[in-house]
Amino acid sequence: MKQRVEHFGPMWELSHIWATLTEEERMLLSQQVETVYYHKNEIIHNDGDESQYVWMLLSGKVHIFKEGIGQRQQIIRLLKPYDIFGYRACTVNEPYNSSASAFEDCLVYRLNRATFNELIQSNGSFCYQVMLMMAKDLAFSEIQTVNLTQKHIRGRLAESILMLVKNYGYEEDGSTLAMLLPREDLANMSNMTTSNAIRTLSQFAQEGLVSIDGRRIKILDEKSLEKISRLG
Amino acid sequence: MKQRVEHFGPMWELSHIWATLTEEERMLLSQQVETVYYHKNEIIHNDGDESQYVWMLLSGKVHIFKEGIGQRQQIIRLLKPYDIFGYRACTVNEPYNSSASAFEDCLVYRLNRATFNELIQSNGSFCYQVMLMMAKDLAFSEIQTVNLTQKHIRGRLAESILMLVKNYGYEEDGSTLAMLLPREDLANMSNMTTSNAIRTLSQFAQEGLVSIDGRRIKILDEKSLEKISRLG
DNA sequence: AATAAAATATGTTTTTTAACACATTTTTGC
DNA sequence: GCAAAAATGTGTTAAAAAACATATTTTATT
Repeated sequence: MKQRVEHFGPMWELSHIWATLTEEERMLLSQQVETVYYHKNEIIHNDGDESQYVWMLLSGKVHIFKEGIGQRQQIIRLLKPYDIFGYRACTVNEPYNSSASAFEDCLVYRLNRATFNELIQSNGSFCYQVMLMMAKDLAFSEIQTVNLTQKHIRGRLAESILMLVKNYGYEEDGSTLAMLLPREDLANMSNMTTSNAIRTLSQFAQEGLVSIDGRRIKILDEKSLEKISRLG
Repeated sequence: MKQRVEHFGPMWELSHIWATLTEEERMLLSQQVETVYYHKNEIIHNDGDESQYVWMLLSGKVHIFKEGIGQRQQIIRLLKPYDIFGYRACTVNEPYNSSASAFEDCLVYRLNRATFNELIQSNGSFCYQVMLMMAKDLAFSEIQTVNLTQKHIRGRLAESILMLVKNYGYEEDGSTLAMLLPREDLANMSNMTTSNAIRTLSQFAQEGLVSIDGRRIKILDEKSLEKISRLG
């Protein structure tokens, strides 16, 4: 298959985080950034690996997950183009504390840790932007902890579906989720077994909240899903 | 009861975070910091409150928690003197996303949000320190999510006990936990009901892993507790 | 297009955890 | 120090979720 060559502008035009950099710093960035291609299902970094790069996703989808007990994995974050990842470990020069894998074929910009840290430490405004991004991630993580521990299966699944809507939006029809996720991944987002994700999604379909056609999920009653998500 | 008056030095001598401030900024800090006393069980801030202050704990103990479904609460973080809290919400000028309550009578320094943000934005090194602190909290939160969702009851309780040891250490005897926590709080840390915390702790005592005398917990076999925590 | 492999659907059983009940002990507030 | 309130201990029942089993459908590979 012929690979589509897409052109992407410089990093600082793609995410406001980098907009704080000076002309000189942008020069350095341009020199250091590499464009890398990852195939579907390829691991980008592993939990425990020495942190070497900060990535910005250009095209495709990536998910960040942690391996838990007995190869059960928890999906921590879902990424879409122009999201930045791997940056937390780089700021503290620690190993990554989660894994990232390409859910689809992906194109990314990657920047080595040394340059990233140089920018953070030399440019206060850039450091501030990185800190704000981290503050968002931290709030999300704490909310997620409570959601995943206290809501019941139906609430957790509804929550995940709504999160997918928020993150990836709909197809042109305005109701089909623009993300075709295997049930196993839905389970790994929602802290449940695959068979419970399958069963519960089928129930949602029977109740007319969604309609399913393989991995294609059409949201029919968002209000009710929100209610289920809210009430546990 | 007469209240013990303790003397505490300036903030920048008590946590390295503030050590990056210039002489001038320290002056500002001195002018703006207030010393506040909270009684046992007093709420310091509530989830959803407009963020007004950043706090540094001077004496006593504080816990940070989130209210979940049906008044079940999840303890997110336990604080000891010189820990800083409430800072995440202040950096993003958002409401607090968790609550803080004084577990014992507490003395704190508190700094208004405006001054805190002024310092962050004017001093890159200070911003960097705050970012590093946030990176630690984020790593902890993500690990915690997986621990609380995937480990079984015994694993979660063992984990919490070890966390208490790490945070508060032992009494002079070198084995009694220097934190007398009601079973309910142990449950709220470990994502379980109070009766399961009581029951499971009793089991640990029967197995000789700990000995219990009311709220006084003596750790007898840390190695085994670690094993239980690790294996789920 | 055919075949193998993987994913989905659905029913059943087992395990885990919460919920409830109640006696006993400890702590708290006057 | 005393009474009331709260916390602890223990047994029992109910609910939730995982584990297991197996058929069917979909997807991937040749």
